[in-house]
Amino acid sequence: MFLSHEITDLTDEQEVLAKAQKFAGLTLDEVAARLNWAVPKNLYHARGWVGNLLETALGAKASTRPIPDFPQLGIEIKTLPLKQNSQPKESTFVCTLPLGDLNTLWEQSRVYYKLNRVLWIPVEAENYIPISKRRIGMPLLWSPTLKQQEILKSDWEELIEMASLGKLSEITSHQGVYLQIRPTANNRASYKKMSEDGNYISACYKGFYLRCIFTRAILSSYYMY
DNA sequence: TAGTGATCATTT
DNA sequence: AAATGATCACTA
Repeated sequence: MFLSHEITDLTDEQEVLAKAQKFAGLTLDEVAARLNWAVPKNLYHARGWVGNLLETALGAKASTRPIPDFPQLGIEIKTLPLKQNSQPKESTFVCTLPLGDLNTLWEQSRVYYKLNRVLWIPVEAENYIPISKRRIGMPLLWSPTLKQQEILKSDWEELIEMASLGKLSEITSHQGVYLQIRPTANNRASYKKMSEDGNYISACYKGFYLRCIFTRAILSSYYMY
């Protein structure tokens, strides 16, 4: 398969992948034990716990900055919750919609930057499986194919155009083939935003998400090999 | 039951 | 306040 990214630091990248591969087959409590982490009974008050656990276990720096988990390598780590049939259970959060200037090129966008290189780590996520006993799957180091990039780009351009025209409130999650814009955390808070007519309007925080059909395709394309 | 809209915790 | 890590829960 042709990957559109440039290979710059394959050695270190392969080291991260190799490290992640060693977690495949382990349960979450086995990884948590190595870090001396307690396993929560449920994820209601611990959303993001699985992602933080695996990032930490892989040696990524915990950060809330809008940059990849491994800044030097440009690798983003994403856990992928799986249903019993091994298909993605949830859409995947990518990044927030910038609050300021939206007049950027696709190649300069947060979405492009985030998805350029992703280490996907599938994890069992059916509710009947206790958190501690959920198993980690084989990781996949991925970059979008040219075809995938084309669709992501057109989704992004359509959504960004609406947002930049002051039509943020008209954007719905139904738009976008692979990429959608949805409300995100901090939704009780609002901020002031300049609308098309030059007046300030109140708006809620939004974020870009990848639809399950897309992450499902990523998984299946790798299982072919 | 898939998908949308709502929500939780933490860090800087 | 706004970014990270996402999952919850209702409804069509």
